[in-house]
Amino acid sequence: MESRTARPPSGAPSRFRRVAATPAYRQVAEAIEREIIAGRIRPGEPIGTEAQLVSQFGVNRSTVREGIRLLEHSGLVRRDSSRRLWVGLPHYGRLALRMSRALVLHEVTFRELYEASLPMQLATVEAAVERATPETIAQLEENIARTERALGDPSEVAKLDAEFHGLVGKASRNRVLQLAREPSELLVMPTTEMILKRVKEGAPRLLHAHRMYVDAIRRRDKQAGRLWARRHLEDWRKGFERAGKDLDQPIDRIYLEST
Amino acid sequence: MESRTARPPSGAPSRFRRVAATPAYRQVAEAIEREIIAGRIRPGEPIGTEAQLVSQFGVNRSTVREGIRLLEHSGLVRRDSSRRLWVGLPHYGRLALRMSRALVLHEVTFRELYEASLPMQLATVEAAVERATPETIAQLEENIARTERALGDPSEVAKLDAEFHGLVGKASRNRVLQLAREPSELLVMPTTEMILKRVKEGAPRLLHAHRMYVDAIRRRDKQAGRLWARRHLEDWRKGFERAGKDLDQPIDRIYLEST
DNA sequence: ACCAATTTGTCCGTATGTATG
DNA sequence: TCATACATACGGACAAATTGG
Repeated sequence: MESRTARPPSGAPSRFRRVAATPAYRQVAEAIEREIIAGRIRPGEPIGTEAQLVSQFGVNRSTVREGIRLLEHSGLVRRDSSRRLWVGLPHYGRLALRMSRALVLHEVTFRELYEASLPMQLATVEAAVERATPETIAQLEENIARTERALGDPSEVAKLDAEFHGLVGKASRNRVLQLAREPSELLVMPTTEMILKRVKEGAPRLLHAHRMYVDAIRRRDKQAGRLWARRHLEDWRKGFERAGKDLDQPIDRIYLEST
Repeated sequence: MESRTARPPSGAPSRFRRVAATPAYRQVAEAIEREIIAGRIRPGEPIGTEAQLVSQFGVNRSTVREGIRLLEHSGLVRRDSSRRLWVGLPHYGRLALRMSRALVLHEVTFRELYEASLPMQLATVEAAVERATPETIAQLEENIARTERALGDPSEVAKLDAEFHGLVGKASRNRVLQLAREPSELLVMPTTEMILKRVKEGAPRLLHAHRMYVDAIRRRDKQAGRLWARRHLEDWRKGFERAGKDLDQPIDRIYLEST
């Protein structure tokens, strides 16, 4: 790589802005990224071995590796069992996790979380009512059955609640909506567990809301779907306040340590 | 780092599940990440030099560097002008860009984009109506003034449109909502430019909608805000179809090459 | 404004374990 | 089974940039 910065002679007036020297490892990453984004290399195709990249870019192995790591981290490049390099499809889950972490670090409040979740849940359930297939409805019912059996176990119910909303998201068949909703869901889930531990009637109410949810989806009743999505989330908020918490507090970062 | 995999002797019955060997560079990254997520190192604090990390983790410098790169990539660690390492706050913009790229690679359709954008726009404008300050209203008006002067220049109007919605997002004072909305916005923007180039009445209609938007915000009129947000986005959809495009097509990846 | 110490960016070479044919 | 290719990790090195006298 030819580019390094050149410092202007100390005495001379600074006539030029300093050249933005992109480090070699970043040039490597960006070059490969461009090929993928532009679609010239497609997901599932091989990138080549490290040695090949070394000779193509004319840099050292260490430099190539630093660049590759960036792409692996964002999911654009994957390694299979043999550690060979392939173009990958970044998976939502990882991105959503990172977003939720960013939200926690920025100390967003539970009120922001609640306010943003409501419209996204409503939109999701509407789409799910429109497009749910028998298979996903069956999965939802199976989730409800498991929730019934787990009613006494708050953390299990919270996990099943998250799974439930994931299934509704899948039923919505709208990936943009899913990706927008998922980070919030990741933050709501641990709070749900806390609420269920402190508010006894929480779990049965949650189960009932889920039942009505699925019923609305099965009957393709958008209004009922919206109604129960709203009630379900309102229950969450009420339970939150009943548990003695303040909506305007930042989300505790403790909730993310587990992941 | 002590952990490597150990292959069981070929003849022996496989009594144990294979150990998941986390590579050293990843262990380094995860260790530092945990400290930051848990809040034991706070944004703005120094991480230490590479040499220090080498001695603390007991690994080679190349290994440390590969690990650090991951954290730099996700924004958890920053380097200042002197390239020293600091804890950083991941900025939304980068995350949003990654998400929009992921959406394009997954070939989501314009219909998904439209359907997801609507409720988020509505929620955003509602919150903005509630909480906009005189300063952000002034910025919105200034944006409108610039849009008036740029009416003949589609790409400039599209840019100002994106800025406008960014300002509305800021006015909403809900960062969860903003982060959820931004990836979609990044995908809508280039499409807006395409539409404005092909549909002549697009720019004046856009400007008018913005005017009514701000008027609603100034009058704290939630209903009007929702109405014009809906019309504005519907204009986008109609313009899209008027331009001869199909809503059910995947988003062209061409739109992301520029970034 | 100069100098010395630190630190980063990059490179070279090597040893070892693993996967593939 | 064995040989080969390859990724992981290590140690050492040097030039350029930055820092702090």
